This record gives sequence, structure tokens and C-alpha cells, in this order.
Amino acid sequence: MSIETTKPLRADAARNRQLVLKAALDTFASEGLGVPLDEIARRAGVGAGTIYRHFPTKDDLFRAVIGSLLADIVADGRAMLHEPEPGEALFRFLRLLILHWGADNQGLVDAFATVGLDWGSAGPVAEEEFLVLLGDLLRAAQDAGNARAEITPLEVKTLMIGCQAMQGYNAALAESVTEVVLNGMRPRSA
Amino acid sequence: MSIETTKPLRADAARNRQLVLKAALDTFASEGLGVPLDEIARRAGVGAGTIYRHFPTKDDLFRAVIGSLLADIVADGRAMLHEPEPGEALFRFLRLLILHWGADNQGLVDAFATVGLDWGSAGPVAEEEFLVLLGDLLRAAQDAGNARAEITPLEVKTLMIGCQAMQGYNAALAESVTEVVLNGMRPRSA
DNA sequence: CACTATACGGAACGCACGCCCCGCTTTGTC
DNA sequence: GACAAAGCGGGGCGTGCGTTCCGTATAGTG
Repeated sequence: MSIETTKPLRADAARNRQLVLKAALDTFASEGLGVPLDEIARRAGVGAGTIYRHFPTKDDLFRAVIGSLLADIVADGRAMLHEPEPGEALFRFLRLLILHWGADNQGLVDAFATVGLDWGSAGPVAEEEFLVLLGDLLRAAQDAGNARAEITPLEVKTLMIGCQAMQGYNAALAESVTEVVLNGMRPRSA
Repeated sequence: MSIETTKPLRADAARNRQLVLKAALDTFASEGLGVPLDEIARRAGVGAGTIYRHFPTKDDLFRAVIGSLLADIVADGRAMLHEPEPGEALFRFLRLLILHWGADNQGLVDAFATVGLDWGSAGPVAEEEFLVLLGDLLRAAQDAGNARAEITPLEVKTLMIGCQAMQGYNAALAESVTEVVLNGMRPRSA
């Protein structure tokens, strides 16, 4: 293993790299991960070959985009832990993730729903961090008596993915069905 | 509009039609709706052209298969309404649908999750009937005080689709997260 | 300003899949 | 058993998409 020697990019190369990342962010968000690379190239105003020089495969591009998104999301979640009422933070975070992030970003939904996608390994934030955050939020909620004790972080993630699927099926009902699911996480007698 | 004049099939044609339907049932179940038609043809032991003679498009084949499946499912649900404890029938039906039917049949899950798929029009049972059944089960549960009053049949369907997505993401957690969702449908104070 | 390494664009390739076509086979009938 | 109609198989076409290739353009350097 040698040290990371990121050799300096030529000016146009660096510029195009940013154009591609920006276009990929927008395109994955609006069209989902299934979008053809040509469409991203078109929106970025570059050729398909240029994308492949910077990101050897489509997955690499996707990881770069989603990884940085996930970093923002985790940051939001961590901040919520330190607001008043940390026992409600889990529910606020899940609503934010499903109704705000998920509704505006099909690519993110696709990424969460795809099983066995090691999207963390190349992104700024590993998927593992997301699970740790969920665990922290969950524990805070459980300590406050707002969430059932037997629920695990992985179950919370699974429930969130289910809520995103519900939203994808019927966006108009997203809010109400999400509340049903969140209610199911609360203790029976609260 | 003329009356339905299903002209008698030749013996080999009728036999192949059944082979195709059987192979399609198995293949859609194990591989999902995305499976190539060639795979179904291979399993049925016929050529691709033979499938297209009986079912003009892949969608037609899918509708024939899923439509009959849906008929079985609706029959199961109707039966549950007449068992003792009709107020619990909704929950029993949803568990059956998610943990039994959904777990064994990826094609069915795909069919439910695909928005705007008019799978009822050509099958024995219209999707509409499924919603009506859900409505009947839901009303029985609400009358018994087992389900929240503000929930609608379409919300129940949406929640079911979400549960199937959860199962697809993590089959090991399917049972526990489904219970969380079902709990969310129950009144707060029960 | 010349020169080279670097990067660019988009045509082209390989592959997968839905669907069609057509020469050959099988079925049912007289 | 002969003959027409019905059916069959699977090769082939069109399309879409990920990826590669290579001739051309451009940034950086002395």
C-alpha cells in the first residue's frame, strides 16, 4: 500500500469532473439510478468517454454521488440528536429522510433499496456510519420511552426502505402511511 | 363487439399453452417479472415463437399468470372474512400475503410494486377486486376496534407493498418489521 | 511559440432482450 | 395415406445501454 498520490488534474479535466458530478447528482435524483450514462453526459455537456475517464464504471460515479449525499444526511441526523427532545429525533429524522430526501431523490431511494450495494466503500461516508447513526437515534428514542425496546437499528433501516417504497408506489399517501409505520415503532401504551 | 368465440385449439397447441403457463408461473415466481422470455421458453421446452403465438406480448403472459394467482389470493382473503374473529382477518391476510405469497413469489411482488400496471384487465380477477377485499377486511377490523378508523383501503395496500419491499431488502427481518407495521395500523389504546 | 502529455468527444462494439418471420413439422380430416 | 391448415422452433432484427477506442483538440512547459 502506497500513500495516496492524487496527481494534479489539468484545468479542463478538473472542470469537467465537477460538471459530471453536478449533472450526475441532478440526473440520478430526478431519474433514478437506471438513467443511461449518455443522459448524464448530455446534461453535463461532455462526451460519454469523458465520464469514463474520471469514473471507470457507472457504479463508481454513482458511489461518488450517493456517498456525498449520504454524508449530508448523516450530518443532519447527528445534528438532530443534539436538539431538544432527542427522544423524538429518530422520528423527525425518518420523516426527513423519507418525505424530503426520498421524495426529491429517486437515486437515493434506488441506492437504499438495492441489496448488496457496497456504496460506502468508495464514497466519503460508509453505509456503516448510517447504521451507527440510526442506532444512536434509536437508543435515544428508546431511552425516552418513545420507541419499542426490541427494535434494532437494522430493522429501522428496513422500515425506512419500506416507507420509501410506499412513497414510490403512491406519493400522495406517503405522509399518512409513514405515520402509520412510525406509530408501529412506538410502545403500545405511550 | 362479437361474442367470445374461442376456437378449438389443436391438441399440441393446447398442450404447449399449458406448458408455457406452468413454466411462466414458476419462472416469474422465482426470478421476478424481469426474467427474459427465452428462459421461460427454455423451461417450457418450447421455442420463443410458440409463446408469442399464445401470448402476443410478455405483458399478456404476465397478466394471465398473475391474474390467476390474484384470484387464489382474493379467494383466501374472502374465506378469512368468514372465519371466527373477522376483526383479526385483515392482519392474518396481510401476514399471509407478505410472508407466504410474497416470499415465494417475486413476480407477484414485482406486479404489486409496479405502478400503473393494469394487470387485472386480462386476468381472471381485476385488481379492483383486490382493493374491494381489502376494504371489506379493513372495515371488519375497524368495526371490531382492531384498526384505526382513519385508515383507507388504498393505504392498506400501500403499506402491504412497503412490507414486501422490506422483505425483499432483508428477508430475515420480514416477520418482525411486518409486525411493526401491523401494530401501526392498530388503535393506540387497544 | 513549439511540443508533448493529457484530455476530449462520440462513433462503434458487445450484449441482452422483446418481438417477428419463415421454412419445416405435426395434426386432423376425407 | 394424402393433403391442407395449424402450429412450431429458433435465427434474426431493432433497440437500449454500458463500455472502449482512437483521431482530434487543448493545456501546460521550456
